[in-house]
Amino acid sequence: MAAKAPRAWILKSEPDTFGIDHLAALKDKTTLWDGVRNFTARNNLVAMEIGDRGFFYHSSCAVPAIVGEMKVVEKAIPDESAFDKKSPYFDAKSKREKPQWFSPRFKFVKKYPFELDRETLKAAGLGKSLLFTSFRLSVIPLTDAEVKIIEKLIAERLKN
DNA sequence: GCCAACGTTGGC
DNA sequence: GCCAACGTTGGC
Repeated sequence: MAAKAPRAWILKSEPDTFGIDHLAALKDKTTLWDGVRNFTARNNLVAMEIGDRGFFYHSSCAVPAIVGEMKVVEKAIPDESAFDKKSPYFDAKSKREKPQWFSPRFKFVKKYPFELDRETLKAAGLGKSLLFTSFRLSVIPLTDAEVKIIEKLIAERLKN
């Protein structure tokens, strides 16, 4: 059997706080995905492997949409912000000896010259995706079929 | 800004 | 270990 292909995820972030432009503007264009405080999302972050694709999704904004792509460049390490009393993400229950929260590192790949909004994603067949059925989940695994749908949308948009 | 959905906490 | 209360997310 061939090596397992990298998998793909959708990662939500608020563009006002940390959007894809923030990531692209960083010198090394990489970031630790920290501050996630939800167990399901955490488990997904921990499951990520180097090379996995991350679709960058802008949430809580005028047009929630997939706006670009990242890739995992480092597996999850303990989330330092949970140890920092001054951080809004501080969590007294996460100890250095026994961390609760983890962050993989992502690198910017590209920003699309278009946005794939919810209406577009749903119309293309992603209505059954966790993006819609578990709408509060901020780190969402994608099936191969779902990735194909997104890739097709991207190819179509690039042609026009 | 509203509020539904739903994950998490805490009392029992 | 149940479940009500609470807090947060995130679309609209």
